[in-house]
Amino acid sequence: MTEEINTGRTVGPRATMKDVAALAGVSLKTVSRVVNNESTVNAELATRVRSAAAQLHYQPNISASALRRLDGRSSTIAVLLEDLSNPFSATIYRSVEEVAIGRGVVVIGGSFDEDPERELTLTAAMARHRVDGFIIAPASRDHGYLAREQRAGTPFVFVDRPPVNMEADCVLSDSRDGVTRATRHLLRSGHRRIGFLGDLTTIYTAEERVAGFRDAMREAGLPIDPHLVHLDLRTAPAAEQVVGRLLDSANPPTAIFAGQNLVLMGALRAIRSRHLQDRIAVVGFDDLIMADLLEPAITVVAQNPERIAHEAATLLFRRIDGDTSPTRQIVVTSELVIRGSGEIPASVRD
Amino acid sequence: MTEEINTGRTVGPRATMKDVAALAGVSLKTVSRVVNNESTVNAELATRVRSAAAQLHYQPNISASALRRLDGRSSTIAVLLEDLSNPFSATIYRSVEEVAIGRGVVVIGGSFDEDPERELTLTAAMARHRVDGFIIAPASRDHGYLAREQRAGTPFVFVDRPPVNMEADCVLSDSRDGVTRATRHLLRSGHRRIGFLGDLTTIYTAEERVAGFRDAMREAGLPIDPHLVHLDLRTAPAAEQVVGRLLDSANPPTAIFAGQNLVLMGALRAIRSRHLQDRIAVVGFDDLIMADLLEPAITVVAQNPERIAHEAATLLFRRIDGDTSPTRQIVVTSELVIRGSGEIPASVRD
DNA sequence: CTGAAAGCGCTTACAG
DNA sequence: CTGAAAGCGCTTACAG
Repeated sequence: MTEEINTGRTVGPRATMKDVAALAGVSLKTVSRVVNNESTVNAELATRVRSAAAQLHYQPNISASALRRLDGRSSTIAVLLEDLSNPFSATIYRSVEEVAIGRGVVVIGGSFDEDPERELTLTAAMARHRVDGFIIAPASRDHGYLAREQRAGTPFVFVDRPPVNMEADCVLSDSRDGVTRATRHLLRSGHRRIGFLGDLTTIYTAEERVAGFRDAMREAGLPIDPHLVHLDLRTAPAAEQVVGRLLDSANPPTAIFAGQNLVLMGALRAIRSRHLQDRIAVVGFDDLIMADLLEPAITVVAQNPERIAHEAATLLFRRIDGDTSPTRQIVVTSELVIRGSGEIPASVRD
Repeated sequence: MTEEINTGRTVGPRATMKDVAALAGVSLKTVSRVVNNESTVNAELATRVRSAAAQLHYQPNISASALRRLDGRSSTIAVLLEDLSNPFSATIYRSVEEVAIGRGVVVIGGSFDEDPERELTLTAAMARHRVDGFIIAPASRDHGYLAREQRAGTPFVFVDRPPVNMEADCVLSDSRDGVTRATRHLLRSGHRRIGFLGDLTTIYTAEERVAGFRDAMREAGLPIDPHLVHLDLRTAPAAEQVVGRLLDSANPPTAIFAGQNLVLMGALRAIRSRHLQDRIAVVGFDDLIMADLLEPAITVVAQNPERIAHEAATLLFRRIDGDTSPTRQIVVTSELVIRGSGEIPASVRD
């Protein structure tokens, strides 16, 4: 717009409502009315105000208005997830952003990294910022401490993990059922020795996933060899080592269920390095880019983070708008995406 | 903490400094001093204030304090990138979060989706929220309109793309040079017909990448067959179609450089479906998870988003702290990660 | 060291 | 329809 070169060092004033009022020759209150599209301001006055505002590049101060406003809305929500750099969290954040932007609301993000201390730090920071609501995938297993913030009028929607010691809306994946279905799928191909690799047992969804596995085995009347179940795996190298040992053992599994992305990567590396990729069936939890380009392509239980986020955001804004109906729990179904790795029959190895 | 079940519907009051003062039996100002660790408040008074604050679960209202504060700091920064659900943007966001959290600053994110209109909308929203600074990967190609906000005292750090018609700090990857090095690498393996696939030419980095390709070809004294250069590709299907045509043509390329992740995926699909994965060399731009698990594993030019983010955040907070030194441009080097797909020699096909 | 008054940028509650 | 005064929760600027 302007042709002049700006060094960024001249600190200019920021126009306030008062400045706009002075330039338009009206009262502060009239400017406020125009800015907020309130009542019917005289058309000519409104035009004068609008052109003064434009001329001064006036931007209302949202937090100043929130301060006095009865509803106290900051036009800000918090989206606090496990790790905004992982695809699942990032997709949820982005999908919430889409809903929020449509309402002129801005999204503050945060990552807990499975650390309950960090959860306390971040939720407190958000409270100091007076966010209008929370979408949260908690790291802690007791959320009673959030009830106070909730009682102060800030709604919470839990995603991926349900609230404990607190009543709040919640949007979950059917992880347990998803894993049960995937395990049945492996069983149908004749697998009896299935290795299960799970994430930290402190994580709700990790527990659900192993429970889903156990459900399917029990349902089939099959015993679970405890040597084949490995939990508390977080990293690819850890999983690679565990799977390596399993494959090298006297009685190896014929299939592997990897309860998480990084663990899946480790498992695949162990399998590849032993050239067993066409002999050991593999199913992963959570879809990943390029899964279809591997050989064999990877069969996964895919969650639907866009859908989870959309439901959560919709619920949250409904609460922000004053909905006081009983809390709801929404379950978003996951899908078994068949690509090849999960369809390798047990007999190939036997 | 509390054993009572909270229905989330009782709206309780939120304690203010005034409440804390009343409970502690001191003045508002004394509470303010204690909360802000100002001067030396009498130890006994300070203790009384702190316990009153704890008892009331007092959380200071950050925006109210910012309103009156001379520096007007909202303890909020904006991180506006291409798309927070893609790994590059998500990693930058997350790494900025790490620096910000250490300063008690909270991060508002936003995605432009290469839409200049959306850039205007989001930057204006951030201005209304009076963020303390911006980290921005702009979609537009003229940033003069931001100079006003900058002049009002809000620092900007550009990432991935340099400011135009505005002077501001900037952290870039050496995309052009990175692609030149990758192209030389292909040339060394005897490739002469290299297909280049680029993203939208409106994107600065897309331009840089094709320029880097041309640099290397020129340097080698080789002509560029215009049939082998395809720009404005954004999606995997589009790239798959283009690469399919190239491969099926009378004089196909012996190598492909894919200027972006999705385009790489499309290229790989076209190559796979023709069983040419061991005959056509492929190099991608931007690393991706699982790249090492493909066969052959994918050679890429890897950027360093963590480093970019860390430099940007450090610069930004320095500006927020009042640094008025000349603007800086930092270039973060990218790395050619050799994994196999880029080392297939031209002779295999010939 | 402590506190009463004024004011940040806005909206509310009330007059005219 | 328009505006002057008060007040949101806090910090500043100033007294004591």
